[in-house]
Amino acid sequence: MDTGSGTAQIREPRRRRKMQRVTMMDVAKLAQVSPSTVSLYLRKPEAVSPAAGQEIARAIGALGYVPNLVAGGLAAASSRVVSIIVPSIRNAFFAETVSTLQSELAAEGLQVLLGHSEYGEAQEEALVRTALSWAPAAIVLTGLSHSPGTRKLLEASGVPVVEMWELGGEPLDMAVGFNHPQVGASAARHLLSKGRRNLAFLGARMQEDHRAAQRASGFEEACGAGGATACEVINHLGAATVEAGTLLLNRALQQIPDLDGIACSNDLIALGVLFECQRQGIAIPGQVAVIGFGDLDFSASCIPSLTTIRPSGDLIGKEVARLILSSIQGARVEGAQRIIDTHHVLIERRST
Amino acid sequence: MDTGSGTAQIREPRRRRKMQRVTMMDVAKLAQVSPSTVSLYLRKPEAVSPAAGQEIARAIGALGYVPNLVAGGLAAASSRVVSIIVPSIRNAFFAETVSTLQSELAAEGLQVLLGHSEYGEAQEEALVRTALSWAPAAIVLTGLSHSPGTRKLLEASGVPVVEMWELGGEPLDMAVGFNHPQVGASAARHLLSKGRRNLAFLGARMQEDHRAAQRASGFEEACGAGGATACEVINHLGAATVEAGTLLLNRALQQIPDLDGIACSNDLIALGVLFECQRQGIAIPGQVAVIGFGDLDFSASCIPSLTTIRPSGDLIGKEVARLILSSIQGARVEGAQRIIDTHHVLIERRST
DNA sequence: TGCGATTATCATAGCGCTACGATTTTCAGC
DNA sequence: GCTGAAAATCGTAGCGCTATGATAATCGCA
Repeated sequence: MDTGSGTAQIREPRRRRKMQRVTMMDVAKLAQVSPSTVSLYLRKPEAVSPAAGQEIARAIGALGYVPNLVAGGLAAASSRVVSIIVPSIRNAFFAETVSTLQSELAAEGLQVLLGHSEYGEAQEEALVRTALSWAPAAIVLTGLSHSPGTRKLLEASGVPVVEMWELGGEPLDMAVGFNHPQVGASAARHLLSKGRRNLAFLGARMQEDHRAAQRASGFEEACGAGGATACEVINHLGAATVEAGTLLLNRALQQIPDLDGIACSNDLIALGVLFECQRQGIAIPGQVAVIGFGDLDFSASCIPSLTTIRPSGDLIGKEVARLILSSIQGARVEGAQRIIDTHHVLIERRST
Repeated sequence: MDTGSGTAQIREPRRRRKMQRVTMMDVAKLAQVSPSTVSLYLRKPEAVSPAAGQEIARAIGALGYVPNLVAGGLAAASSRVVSIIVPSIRNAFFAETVSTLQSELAAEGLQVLLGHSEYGEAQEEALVRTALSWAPAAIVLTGLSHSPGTRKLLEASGVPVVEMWELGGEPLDMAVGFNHPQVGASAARHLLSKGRRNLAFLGARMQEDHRAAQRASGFEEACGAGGATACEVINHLGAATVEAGTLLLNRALQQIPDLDGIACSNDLIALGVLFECQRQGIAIPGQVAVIGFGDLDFSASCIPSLTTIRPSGDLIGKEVARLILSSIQGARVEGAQRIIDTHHVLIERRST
């Protein structure tokens, strides 16, 4: 009861809502040590005497203490969070990378903050802005193209940045990935080596998916250099799905009379092509050879099994994690070390 | 000047590393208002006079101020973070839910902290422990079964919890999903309605994937009730992949002589069955009817198109987001409102 | 036993922000 | 012009933890 009797106005100390029931202070009291020692024990157990350590461990267990990383992050001026921004987690490529990355980082006690840009630079900038608000230990972006605002924010922040899934330009800081035009070129050369001359590249959402567009242009260039008779790039405005593949095949058949080779920007599209060919009685690889990209789950098992290019999404995840960890604990990653090429692998199967 | 001449030892104020170049204080100074007003403006712009608001906005722009959510979270005793724990983001089901959830939450200024339990309760507990360290606004878990430690942690924390993708038990707090035994039963009844009597349920990783196991047992039960002649549940120890489907089909053919109906715990497995049947010249649905689960990307387009059960992963995401938002801003969600059934839909196509 | 060198522990000042309560300004209504 | 209520603004005490530098305890060796 705060009935201030009389004139003297005794100012009651301000009450603040407690967020944490058990604090480090409570642990320290129970373990009969100072809070500093508890903090030290939590961060470097070997720096605390075994006796004290045991006492602290016991106290933590007894109280059910859960450290408050928010407070820790504020005090230490850097949180144990890594922010990852991908175009879409629905895309199996990125799902694989994010999954691997998350596991690798979790093993080192780092959390993953996830965001989807939906292939939009403005969206990405907004996500980067919020991400920076968390003083993350590192930020992972997809691709090398970002809005000027994004670049400015990141440069000003001084946070380590890894750009993944694309190589070929100058990264903001570090980069892990591979060269997409080269992927397109590999696909074209493979088809040409099989004697195919009337080629098509079937892609989806290439107006937004910069990397798919790069694969297409690498394909076109290699077609020209390799003496293809026809080479069309056909784009589906919607997402890369099996259905998009069936639609794209039909457009390709219309546009290229003697179509005999198809490269797809995604194995899902290639699967759609396979199904549609089966429906129309087009022999694969007899009449048309098909090569995909992604080496997804079904690619080895479909009929015919799909020749494809594997981008190694999990390897990218591993390497990104490695760069992040070394740039957190160690010195800055410099020079050629900053850029890691995970390459691509062409896997030849029955469809070509 | 605080140069204490003579012996008096004036203690220099400790220097601390600055993490933030621009703070709210800097904005306040430039805008000629107090820090409180800036804070207020950032949280409720309408509570600040237009003049002051404009001045503050200008200052923020000029300085490139990025608020520090870590400090904010500490002061406000709750961070704008929602922690999501799924078994695996590689699984298309969860990828869809997480994607939708992330978008919905981002629109309200909430961040997503992601973790993978890999179907392990101990892993999940560790993730929950770290998640709680961030004083999240809410925690989203997959399924209803958790270790006692996880339950205790969550109950003690008082953080809103949503369990998703499973219904049928008592949730810790809130739940969004559907009943898996009913899914299995729907599949069985569908096959029985097509006159099939020698049935198999093909599942993967059911020793860990509790929900797939529930679908299997619902299937078995409905088989019994519906007068099936044979009904085998066959489990593949590895992940649910297309290849698992081919392996499982062969085991089913061995175990059930007159096999004429197959339900799969996942459309990827069903796709493998489709391919393997095609290889072996088994007519679908002529000889064997196949029903899947998931309604994945390819399910409508494959040959024959796949009858399947759609779990509505995006709807789950939307509903989870709704529950979280209302439990953050509003009162506690009570009673029947706490449990949302998103149901399942059987989509009949050519494979049955 | 004494003394410098380690090793273990401690006390305390913030990290940047928000909640709270207080204070100031504005503006009807008379 | 005065008054009271409403609106706008302000001052400041923490939130729980870590970094820092200082102090206390322990050890090796002459």
